[in-house]
Amino acid sequence: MGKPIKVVTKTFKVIEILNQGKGISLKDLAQQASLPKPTAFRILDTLLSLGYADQDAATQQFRLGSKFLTFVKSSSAGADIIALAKPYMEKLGEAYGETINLARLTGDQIIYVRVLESDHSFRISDNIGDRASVHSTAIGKAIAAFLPEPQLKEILNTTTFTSFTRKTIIDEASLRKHLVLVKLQGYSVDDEEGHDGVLCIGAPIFNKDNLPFAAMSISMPKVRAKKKVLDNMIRDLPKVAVQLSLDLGVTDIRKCFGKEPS
Amino acid sequence: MGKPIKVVTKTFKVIEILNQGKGISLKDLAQQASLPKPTAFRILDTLLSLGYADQDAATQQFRLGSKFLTFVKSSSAGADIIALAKPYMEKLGEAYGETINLARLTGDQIIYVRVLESDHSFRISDNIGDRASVHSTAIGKAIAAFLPEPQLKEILNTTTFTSFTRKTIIDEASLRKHLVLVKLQGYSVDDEEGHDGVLCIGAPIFNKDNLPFAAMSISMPKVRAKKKVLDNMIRDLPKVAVQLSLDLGVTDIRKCFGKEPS
DNA sequence: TAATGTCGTTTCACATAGTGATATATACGT
DNA sequence: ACGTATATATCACTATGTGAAACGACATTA
Repeated sequence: MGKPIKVVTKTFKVIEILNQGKGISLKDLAQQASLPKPTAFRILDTLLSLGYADQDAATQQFRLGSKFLTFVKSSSAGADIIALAKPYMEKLGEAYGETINLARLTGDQIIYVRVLESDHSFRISDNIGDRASVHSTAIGKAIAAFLPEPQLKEILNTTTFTSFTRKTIIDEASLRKHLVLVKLQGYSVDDEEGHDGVLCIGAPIFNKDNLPFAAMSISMPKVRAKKKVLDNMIRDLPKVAVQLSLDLGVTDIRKCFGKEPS
Repeated sequence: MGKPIKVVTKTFKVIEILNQGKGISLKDLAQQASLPKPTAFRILDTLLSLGYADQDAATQQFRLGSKFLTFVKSSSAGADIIALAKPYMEKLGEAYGETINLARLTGDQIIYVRVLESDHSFRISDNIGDRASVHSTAIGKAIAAFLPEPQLKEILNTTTFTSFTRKTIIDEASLRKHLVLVKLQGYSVDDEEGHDGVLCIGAPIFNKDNLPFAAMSISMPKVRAKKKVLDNMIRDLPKVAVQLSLDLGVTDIRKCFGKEPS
């Protein structure tokens, strides 16, 4: 790989900082990005002129431009999977009346790309674009369990095992042990590990290279998670995920669940 | 405004081309971007190294990286409005059982940022991230009607009045005439102008500068759009939109609907 | 109101960093 | 094996981005 273009790298650093919050001053931004003020300013100015950043008229603060919304679709198979998953998600939603989530792995994070909300007034619901960590979600664990070792290692190295509840898995060793179980089962369970009172089951979705890159999950208040219902979900959800993987171009699903992807 | 950084401008041109489709070869991309191949390559190479582009191992084609999903939230008040709108959308959804849309104006396009689907099996539904044009949607017309003349002009200049149905407004003069009516009413109606058999009503949402930047709409099959129901919607929807504008920091709502924003 | 501080923004001489015609590598088809 | 399509690599040239310093606008204080 050749040398990356420096300005572009800097530009994305700026964009990532803009993405952290609602607004930031030039001074703070330059500082966080470790860039001289004029350099940061020129980058912002360019983004402004392209519509990828906005400047608040009153406070003069800078923020990401709404033009970034343009990229929601088509982000690398994003469009595909969302469209293909829709009917399955609706079927699951109708069958169980709980919230169905679809999320992708991006770097070391889980990003929700589609959420079908339950119509219960007492329900669990994340929003599209929300981010979550791998170690505390059914989705994350479903994906992680089937990742090739090098990539898993990379993710776990950058993961901070934040504790959200008393049941959150907070060290790598326990997580790895847990992932072995997930791999055996073919689905993952998050039993109040992300939020108290919330139970979630997840199943991995594979791309045509037999690699897990997304997952689907059903989340519900634990009080509604009766054994019988759960058993049915554990039967249906992985089935749906497999079907979706096949739709996405997986030819031999056994390779996905096997020990090592070819 | 100073001179924009050229590489950055080129980079976003490349990104926008990548965003158009599922995958593209270096050759085609360089051609579409009017860039020499090595230049295009270096830009792609940089995006690759940053994770903002992917290259298909088999076909060698390039596409946008999923890392762009990271920017879905926090795109300029995007997060705010979505969170604030949620309860209102749910209330409308419960009240009428039809699909409720929330969309923003970005450039000359409408981008859906949240969709709450009706539970009718016969329903209208766009997806989050979908784009639509101003002239053919209730959302677009609701926003356009309250835009200051210079911005409206700019949008209409770049608009191609694509005809979707026999009722689509296909020239600027008719649209402007129509917008006067919308401004008077305070809400917009799309009567089979985007899709045959689909009726939609929309109301504008203003930001703290009293400018319309988003809108909410209710869409339904025309067969279900009975006069009585419509009358209720036309009463409720603008009320909700006004409330949302106030939540977003508008202090004097009359200024928004007045002749010229101060 | 003058003095001081703190921003965002502009300037400009300098050299680094990006350019792109050309060359090479690699894959595939015949 | 040859031709032809790619995607990559090279490298001399100079256009382009750099950042210290200066500027202007506004706010805060004396």
